[in-house]
Amino acid sequence: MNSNRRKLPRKFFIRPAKILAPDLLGKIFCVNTGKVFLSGRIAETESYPGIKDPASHSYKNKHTARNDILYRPGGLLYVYSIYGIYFCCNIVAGKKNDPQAVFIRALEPLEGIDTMKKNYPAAKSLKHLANGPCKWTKSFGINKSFTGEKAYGSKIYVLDKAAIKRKYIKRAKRIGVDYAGSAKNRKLRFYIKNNCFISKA
DNA sequence: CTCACGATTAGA
DNA sequence: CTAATCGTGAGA
Repeated sequence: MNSNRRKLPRKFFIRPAKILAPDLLGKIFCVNTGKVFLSGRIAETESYPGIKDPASHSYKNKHTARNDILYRPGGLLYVYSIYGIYFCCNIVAGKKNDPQAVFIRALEPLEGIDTMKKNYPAAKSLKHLANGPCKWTKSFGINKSFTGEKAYGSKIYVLDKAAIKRKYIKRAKRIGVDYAGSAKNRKLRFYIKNNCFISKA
């Protein structure tokens, strides 16, 4: 089997979010519902390292019905709704009871583009289908019911690809976490340099 | 029960 | 720049 066809195993996700986030760049995120197959190259991620990070939903070990999935071992999806109209999708990172996550902010659409356009008809062009956290979830049909779904299963999985070289990975501050005090300045956002499918600078 | 607000986006 | 729009969590 070609290594480029290899699904990342659960073990891949059982690592700290700040390591997993850059390692996910360039990998292929896939959704296979049986009816449709959608895929995209991960272009931009952020890490939410958990209990010590004011920007994380699990800051100070906050544990509620919504974020319960974060307390399970890595490799599961954590999808939550925001502003009443959008969905944000994370992959749980780290071990059990270490509530970390990697937020997927942008993808480069690869396969199933017709379906994506159907899911998100307002997108102005190809790159607008997936260049933002709540845009790509819309194109891919990801919603809250995907919470708890395995990211190494048959419906959702991530295909391995050669690691992106360090010099092609850009680090930056996370977006939309201005409420997080000094943690807002931590460079926990990662994206592929010169990639035009990332969300706004 | 009430109420304030968000890991965003589209549109003026 | 602001409105949209409701799940969520905190507090009474």
